[in-house]
Amino acid sequence: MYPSADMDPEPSFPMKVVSRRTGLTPHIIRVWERRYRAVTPKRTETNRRLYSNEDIERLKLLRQATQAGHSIGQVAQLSTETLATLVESDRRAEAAAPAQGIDANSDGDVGLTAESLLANAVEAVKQIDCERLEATLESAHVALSHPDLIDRLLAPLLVEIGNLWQSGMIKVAHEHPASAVVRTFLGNLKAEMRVGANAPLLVSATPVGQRHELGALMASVTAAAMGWRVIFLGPDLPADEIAAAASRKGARAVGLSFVYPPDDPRISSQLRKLRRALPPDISIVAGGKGADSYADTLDSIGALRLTDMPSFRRVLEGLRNDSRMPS
Amino acid sequence: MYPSADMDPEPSFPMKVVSRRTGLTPHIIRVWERRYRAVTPKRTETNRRLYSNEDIERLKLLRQATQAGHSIGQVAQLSTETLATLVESDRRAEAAAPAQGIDANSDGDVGLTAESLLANAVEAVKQIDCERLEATLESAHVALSHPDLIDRLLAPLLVEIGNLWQSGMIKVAHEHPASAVVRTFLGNLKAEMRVGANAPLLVSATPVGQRHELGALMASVTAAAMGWRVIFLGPDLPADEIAAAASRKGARAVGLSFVYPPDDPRISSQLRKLRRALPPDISIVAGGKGADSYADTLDSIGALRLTDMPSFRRVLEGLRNDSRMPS
DNA sequence: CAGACCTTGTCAACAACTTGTCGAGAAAAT
DNA sequence: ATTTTCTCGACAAGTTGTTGACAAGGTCTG
Repeated sequence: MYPSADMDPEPSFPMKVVSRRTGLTPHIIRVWERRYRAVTPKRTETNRRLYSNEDIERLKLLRQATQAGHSIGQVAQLSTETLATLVESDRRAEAAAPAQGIDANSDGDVGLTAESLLANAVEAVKQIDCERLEATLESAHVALSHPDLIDRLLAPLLVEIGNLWQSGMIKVAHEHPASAVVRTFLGNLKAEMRVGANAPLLVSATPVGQRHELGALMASVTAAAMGWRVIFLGPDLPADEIAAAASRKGARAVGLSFVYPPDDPRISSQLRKLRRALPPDISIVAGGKGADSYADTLDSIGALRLTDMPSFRRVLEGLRNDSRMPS
Repeated sequence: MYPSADMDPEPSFPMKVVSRRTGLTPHIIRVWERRYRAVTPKRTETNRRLYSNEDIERLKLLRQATQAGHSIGQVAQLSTETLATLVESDRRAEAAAPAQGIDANSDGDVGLTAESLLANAVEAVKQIDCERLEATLESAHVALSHPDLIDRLLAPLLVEIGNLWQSGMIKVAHEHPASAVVRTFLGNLKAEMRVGANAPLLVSATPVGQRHELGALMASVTAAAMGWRVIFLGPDLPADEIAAAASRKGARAVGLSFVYPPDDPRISSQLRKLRRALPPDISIVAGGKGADSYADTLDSIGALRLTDMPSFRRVLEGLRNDSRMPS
């Protein structure tokens, strides 16, 4: 679907960016190229490597495949498409033992836009039809790219559920099972990408009073997809515990999600306490629909405040190499 | 583009992965191959074994068969289909004759008894080591039978976490991520078993104030394993919503889980309201550590009160066929 | 019943292969 | 001037393979 070679100069990236985006060290990337021809990037006139988006995607897949236990030598030569299905089927096999061979749709992007999937999911929520919701998410998982899955299906779905609930269209009995399904789905998504022990660590949680955990979980998944190690502490956590976990585990950043309520008086002091208790080289990142309500305090403690997932991704990229410990 | 040797994404796995997925040591796997040709994996040019998904499935079956008491020499040569039916019938026989002299905890698997797995899991919780906890649960999933997995690992684990928390040995920052992992794991377990649309339906939830959902989820999984359809409504739900969901969906029973707090004054009226709002042919089943505290009310509304998982299974068995309340 | 088999899981030893990591020196970029 | 990137070579740790042996338990035979 690309307007091949028109005004669009196929973007290409230098090693540093590729390393960040894939979560692989430059060394690994070169070695994989040298030994297995995992990718064959273009070069500048001066012999620098220039990677395309496809190369990066491929490297990400290779990373996931190796994390899943395949030896790099075995998978390095597979086509990108094959790799994708391999990683996908791995995930399935890992999560649940049986149910193989079906696979079914090898194509059929038709009717599987983010919008239609979203509509379908919302309908399933209204019906309390968990299986349908599961099935919808599952097909979305294969049909949509990872960022799209988060940004254009899951996040809007949760927002929509919130709206429906506030307007009284659905009750808690609709919302809870839906959350349960989304919860499991996100948990799998997160487990799907294992990363090396040397990756930077994000500790993700929700402050006291904030009982909606799904936003923080989505952030966790996003970070994991970008090659971060993530510890998801869960919802409704006091500042000192977040701080303790983060420093003990050597986190590079703490992620906080705010949804509801937007006016909890405890948050302000909690945030200040968190900043005090945390080593200064650990950044605090805040997001979620309710984050704006606490903007003043967040700014005053120097937290990074984000309004959408793309900017969250950018921030993660930036944080990745900052404050690297000289080991 | 890339040398896609095969359009067929037939995945193949090295020894390490096979060992992890089957729960067998590499030694065993090789010996079974050498002595009985249990499987004949492909090889790389350098003579490494490469196992297909079918091989892995077969090895799993072999392991289950040997654990059920068959000698490996007897079953190693059977076709995979035969093996599957064999294992299946074994399982059925075992389920029909529960708690017999077999006992002596299913031996085998050094280091993979329910006890050692439990210890391992508890340690992982203390360390906030989510990946270790995941790995432990995963190996438990292959090593333990389904009831054992629930009754002897997950349930004790949650109880133990509760105890540790009450005694101050661990904080919420330990407990929450652990719950998240268990939560995802249970969600998968539940999704693993789909049953026909004609199966009896259990609506499972937690009453107002009861925010621990994991007990209810375990019950859901157990019911699903016994062939029930299950709608897991989630925690902290008002009676009228539970009733609405249950009657609308045509449930045969409503499952309630009580953990904490044990003295919520709202529960009593909630329960009575639930019983009133529910058609009389829908049974109410209550369980969990905190259920005893509400014994009076529960008994007064004719709810079945359970203290352990085995009796829950028996009750489910009884409810499956007759929807009439005997009491 | 004892002793001679099987059966089966486990180990050790050693070689070969795989794979991540490092460093040195040079060229290019900032 | 400093940082980034490149190539090439080398190393170490971990995995896997084969062979052969051994112990514990069950089975068969005299």
